[in-house]
Amino acid sequence: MSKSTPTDAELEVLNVLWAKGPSTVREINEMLSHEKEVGYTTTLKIMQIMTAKGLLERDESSRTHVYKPLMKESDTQRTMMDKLLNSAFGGSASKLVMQALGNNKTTKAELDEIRKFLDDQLENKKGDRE
Amino acid sequence: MSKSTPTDAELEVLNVLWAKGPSTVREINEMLSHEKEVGYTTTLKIMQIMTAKGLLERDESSRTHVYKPLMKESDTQRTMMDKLLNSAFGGSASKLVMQALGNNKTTKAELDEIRKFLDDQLENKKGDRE
DNA sequence: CTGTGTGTACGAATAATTTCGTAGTTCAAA
DNA sequence: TTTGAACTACGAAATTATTCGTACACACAG
Repeated sequence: MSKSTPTDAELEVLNVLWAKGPSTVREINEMLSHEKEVGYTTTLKIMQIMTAKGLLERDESSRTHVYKPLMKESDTQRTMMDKLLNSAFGGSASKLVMQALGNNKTTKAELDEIRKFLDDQLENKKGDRE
Repeated sequence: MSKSTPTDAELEVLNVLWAKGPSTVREINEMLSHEKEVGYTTTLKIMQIMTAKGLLERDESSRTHVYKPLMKESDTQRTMMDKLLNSAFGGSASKLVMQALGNNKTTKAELDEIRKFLDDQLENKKGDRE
């Protein structure tokens, strides 16, 4: 069973929900409006569809419904990563990582953080097969 | 001017072209057939559209046209990476990298390779601002 | 010459996504 | 109580992507 990735419009909604926590359609639409023009009913429809798909859950106890995501941000990130990994990088995580860090303007702080993370990974690898 | 990312079907075609070099529709379709069922004219149409979009170039000098990609694999990878980075990781390359390496079964060899790469990156960072 | 195999062109059906108008409900202020 | 603002529901248009059937061109074997 492989997970499905949210569409672009859905991801925009999820990003707001992950950042702000459970929100109403109006709140989401308000945030999205900062980035681009988008009608209220457009956002509403997207969120209704997401609820039907099982991406969101909504609390209907008050007249103004409150939505919250059903998937963790990190799980969604992983799913999307895996898709990119397999569709564009032939499954090679190292190629992907180097592409991500390559000509990008990653800060030294970030690079240090990654190296620390990498050392941990290598540490955990000791005693493993392969 | 921001670059456009190929669709899923287009990416499948590009993957074959990058691996095999300039090819005919039949050759591409043959390769794609190994993975999934796909009609010849479907592949043809996709490649015609890609040519119209400027993703492919074709040599019509022989009756059987020969197609080749107009974008480098690495450029396309970067473009797709950037899109994922901005749409799902808030632009944080380190989050993305750690997600990629996290619970994934990356081999020790790969991790070593990445660390080497990382050290180079840090080396080049010396004397830079930030 | 004629049929068969291999090609391309093109239109159209289908599907998925995104966008938004309209209708109807509810609540509360005037 | 009437009115208007804020909501939800729903249908449908617009867009993009995917898939494939059909038509027609060309080459070459028989």
